[in-house]
Amino acid sequence: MMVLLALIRLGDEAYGVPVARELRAIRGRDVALGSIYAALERLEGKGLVTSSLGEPTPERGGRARRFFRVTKEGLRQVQATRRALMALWRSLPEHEGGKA
Amino acid sequence: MMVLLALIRLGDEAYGVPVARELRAIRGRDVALGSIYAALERLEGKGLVTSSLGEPTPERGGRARRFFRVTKEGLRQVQATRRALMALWRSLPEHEGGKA
DNA sequence: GGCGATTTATTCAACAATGACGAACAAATG
DNA sequence: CATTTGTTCGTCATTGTTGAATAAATCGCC
Repeated sequence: MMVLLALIRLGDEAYGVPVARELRAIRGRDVALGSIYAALERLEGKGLVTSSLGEPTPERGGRARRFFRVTKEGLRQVQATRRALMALWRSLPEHEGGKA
Repeated sequence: MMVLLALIRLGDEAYGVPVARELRAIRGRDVALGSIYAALERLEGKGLVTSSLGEPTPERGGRARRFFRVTKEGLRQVQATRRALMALWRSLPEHEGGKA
């Protein structure tokens, strides 16, 4: 779920490394790159994302990147899950911010 | 995640069967009771929920129920995940006809 | 200008955790 | 003792997670 959302956010800069960075930032804890690629692999297998190899960039270590894009079906499923979660946490005693 | 949210929603009527019903309703597909109990078991192992055995009810087949309650830590984690997801799908190209 | 060190990026192999199910078991009432 | 409500068990598939291996590019430098 979060990987799919990260891909959407990243748009056409969506490849392994930035996805990891994105998740690390938002979840506040580290995530190995291997995890990301494994997830992407499986998502592609299910047809929720597609991938295409880009061209190398003229930077030190700038080898070719594999870009990912969420498919129509992928977006559909993200939205379905989003709706389900929304419905469930409507009654959540949220905004715990200052108190506990 | 969804099991935790269902427990919160159900309040003091939170035991296996209603949780399954809740999820079935919101996700639109069936879920085996065994799955629910397995999840509850694991959540309790992690200290995210506690359980207590209730008294039998005077109905046909009204055997004792095992009630579950989300712990402080459980609530904390639910909210953390909620925040992370919220942050991620801020840029989601949704809102296209809320007709579902 | 060639060659190894360095950097960015992806792939691989393995294992732990979670999701899911059907069947077995338990305890109540009729 | 048949039926009903509820929980537990055994098992397998899927997903999460990691560390190490591999790949492909540039840089320094002689």
